[in-house]
Amino acid sequence: MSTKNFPPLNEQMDAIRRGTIDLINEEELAKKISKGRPLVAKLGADPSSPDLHLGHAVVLGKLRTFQDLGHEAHLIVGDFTAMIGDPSGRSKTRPMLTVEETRQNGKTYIEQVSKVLSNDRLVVHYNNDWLGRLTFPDVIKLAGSYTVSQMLEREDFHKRFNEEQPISLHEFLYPLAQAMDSVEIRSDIELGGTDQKFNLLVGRELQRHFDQEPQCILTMPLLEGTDGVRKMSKSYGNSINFNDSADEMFGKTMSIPDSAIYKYFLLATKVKDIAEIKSVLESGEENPRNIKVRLAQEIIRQFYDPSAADNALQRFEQMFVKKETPDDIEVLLLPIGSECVVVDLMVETKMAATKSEARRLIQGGGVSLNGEKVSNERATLIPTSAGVVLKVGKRRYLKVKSA
RNA sequence: GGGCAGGUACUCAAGCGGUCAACGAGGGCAGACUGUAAAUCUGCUGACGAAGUCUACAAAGGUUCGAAUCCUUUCCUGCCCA
Repeated sequence: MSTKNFPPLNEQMDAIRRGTIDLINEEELAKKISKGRPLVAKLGADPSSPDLHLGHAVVLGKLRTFQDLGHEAHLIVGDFTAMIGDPSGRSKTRPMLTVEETRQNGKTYIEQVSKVLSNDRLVVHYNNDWLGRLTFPDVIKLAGSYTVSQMLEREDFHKRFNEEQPISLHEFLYPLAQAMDSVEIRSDIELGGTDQKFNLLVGRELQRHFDQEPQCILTMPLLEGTDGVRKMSKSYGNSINFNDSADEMFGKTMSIPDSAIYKYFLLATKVKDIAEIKSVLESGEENPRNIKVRLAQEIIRQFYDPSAADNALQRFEQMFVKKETPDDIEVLLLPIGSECVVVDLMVETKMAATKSEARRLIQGGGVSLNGEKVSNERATLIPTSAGVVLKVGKRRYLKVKSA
């Protein structure tokens, strides 16, 4: 077992180092690798938001690298810690979840993770298994291993403290709980986003505290969301999700600002010629749109088969460049001779949340019937056998046919 | 336990007795433009309606012709003192 063949040390180090922000520290890691046994590479999964997105793919991809090098990927589903809610980078206390909710989320999490990780050398843990067993005296002892000012070293806590924002006591426990995970699985290296640096370092401390060899830590840059500014997050509504359709992935990728293109290539794809892409972008000799098209396709290829990427491009061209009506619109059948008010129809079919919103859309010129702008809020629609195409905004279509 | 400062729409943040469905910014949506669902510019952003009406400014009461604005109590947050 331990005689397993690993790639040469420097090759491993290069692969591990690529794209990282912090790697603490390299000598320690080299030493661990040199022992010739598979490393325990740890990644914590936060099941409080069950939908994975491209931001997660950055660090998951790195974990995959460890698998490919012959090491073990240990995924810790934080079903216990999700009850606390990681305060990292937050300016507010997060809502706490119940165990049931987090278990459920954990399941869907694993399904999605398998799109990036290999099933070989993958170990999945649920940290409620050990953290849930701690007694109150255990917790007090644990809390005693760290001080308030150590906690306040962390930037986000520090900031909230200075800005007189609330910090709940349990939030201090989060880094310690995560650190306990490292102790429990005897982690050799823990991966995370840069926002996790503090938590990862606490793991190191705590392992020392328990007389274990401290883990190395590796952080990856955070990927900005499609707005190009805030970090990608479901709750900001700027994420490209694992479960998005190829078309959605395409469209969302096209909506990132041009300035974010390079970073997306670097972190969200595995393309080799990133240096070239960078120089092309900087020279401005190519319309950024075209580079973005390639990016979108590269991203889609990681989740769907290659033809999906081409199809998505085609549909995008049709819909937005040529402004044609797509051919596969949802059809709504209504009885012959029925006449319905457009505003009501929009609400019923969820094309608008409320009647007021529907009216606003009409006033703003965002609604059309068979290509003709609707100008009257009280416009009605009579379904025909050929179908009337109702368009709301740029990409919401509905065909209304008489039954 | 005492003192002080706060709680306003998705977020931040004005308003401090009528002209407030509530300035401004961000976000979101839409329109124009464009070889981009980039950038830029413009409009909209409580609900229902024809005008207009109703529900909203932590919660509950109260003062007033009239309250987000004043008073009382309650809940929540921060700071200082103990």
